[in-house]
Amino acid sequence: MTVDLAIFTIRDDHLHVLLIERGKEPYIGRRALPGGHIRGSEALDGAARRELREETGIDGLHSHLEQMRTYGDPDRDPRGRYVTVAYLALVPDLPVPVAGTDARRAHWVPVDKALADTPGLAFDHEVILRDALEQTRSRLEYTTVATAFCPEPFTVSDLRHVYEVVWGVPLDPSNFRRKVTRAEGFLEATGGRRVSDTGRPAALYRRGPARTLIPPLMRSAEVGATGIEWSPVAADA
Amino acid sequence: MTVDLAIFTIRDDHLHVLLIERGKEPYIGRRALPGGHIRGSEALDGAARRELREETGIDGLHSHLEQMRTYGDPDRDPRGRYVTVAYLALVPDLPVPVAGTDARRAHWVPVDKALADTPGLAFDHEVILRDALEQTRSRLEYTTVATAFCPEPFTVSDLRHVYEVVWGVPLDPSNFRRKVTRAEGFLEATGGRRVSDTGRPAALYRRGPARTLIPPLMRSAEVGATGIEWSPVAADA
DNA sequence: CCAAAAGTGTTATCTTTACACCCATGA
DNA sequence: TCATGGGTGTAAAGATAACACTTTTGG
Repeated sequence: MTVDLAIFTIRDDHLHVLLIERGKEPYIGRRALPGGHIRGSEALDGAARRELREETGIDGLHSHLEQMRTYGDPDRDPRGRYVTVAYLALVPDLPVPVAGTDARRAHWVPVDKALADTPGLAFDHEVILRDALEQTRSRLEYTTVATAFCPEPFTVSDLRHVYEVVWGVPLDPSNFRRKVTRAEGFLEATGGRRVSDTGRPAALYRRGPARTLIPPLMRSAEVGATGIEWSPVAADA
Repeated sequence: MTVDLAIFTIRDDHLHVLLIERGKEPYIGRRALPGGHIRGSEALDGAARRELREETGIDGLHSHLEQMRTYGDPDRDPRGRYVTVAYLALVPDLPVPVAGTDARRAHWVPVDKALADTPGLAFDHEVILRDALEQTRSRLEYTTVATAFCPEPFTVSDLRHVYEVVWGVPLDPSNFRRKVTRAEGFLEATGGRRVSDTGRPAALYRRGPARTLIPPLMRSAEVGATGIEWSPVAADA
């Protein structure tokens, strides 16, 4: 039994995922999601939190970590029967060295590139990554987790930028602002302002206590949206 | 590694869950969710489907089966380290003998009762059941799975009854009808009608191809709604 | 002053809600 | 005929989307 993590961040206007390069067989040299074995007396969440810390140096605070789905096809690992519990993590783009405690080389890779490059990811990690991506897009609609991408304090524009990058669509600044500032418990004004090279200084906020976003912020039926986050078990297979 | 199933159906205006009575230690005599070990070369979904068939005689067709969440606290089973992948199943209230192939006695128990009775359920099954209940309520908002509770063909009132029972709120018949009939791919008219003792005969429908429900059908901020389906990992624990 | 981003206001359009009202059947 | 649930219509209220407009900074 293992845990695997899809750790997302936003850098340079693109969603990135943290991938390691495998140093041994199987799939030597291929990219893979970071992960590892669950220790004897460790809870699943604990193992995921440990891996997150090892790979990024980020603790649970100021990041979002959530169990996503478990993958256990008998042939998903050529070494034998491995079941993995996949976790989704959203972290701010910190200037933290990504090397971690572990010798493996970890890289931030644009998600589009990770899914398009050949050879693909090791094991069934491409499937896991696709599921994690869709879950992230969906979470932004109904929850306040987008703030996990923003180092505090952040501006409404910072937050809008997160939505635009993850969903891949431009959003109207005025209407976005109204939505998020009116949603109870989403944002808390710090009173501070951030000046930038150009334009009026923006008010600064920190995360509010709300976890669910009411009303939800829907990505309007964009082209190519699968709309399927959950997967029912096929009747026949 | 095991799978456990929260199998829901609707009987007598109440949501019921299928529970077995444990015949051996630990938790002998206590009620538990049906489940069992995953066999050597079996996929997780396959094991869940097999358990569903063994317990209810229902195959994948005409029911909904979906992976929910994995539970793996080191102390969740006094016998040692057991990790269980919990599945959610929604089935119509069939007159099928529930005994199944297995000697264990299975009963349909009202969910409220299952959560309130003392002693409670074995293991961490109460937590699993609560999560499954919330997931079911949430699924009805955004997906078309409510139809899995209805034997085909069914009427709009049958479907509305599902929503009212699962959410525990009355819904306006006119507005409900408009919503579900206008949602693309939710219902397909069979052309038939069902006469009842009283009232005008109702048009009959079967499930349409859509899996997601656009626009969603929201339970309007009902009292006591947790609003939390997903659970982020606590930062400290 | 100008450019640029922050933030507010306004209006047309669509959606939701509540409820009046008609329809079709059995008794 | 009445009672009962099925089904349609409608108007008030609310939410959304598009965009004009004002504000505040740096250059």
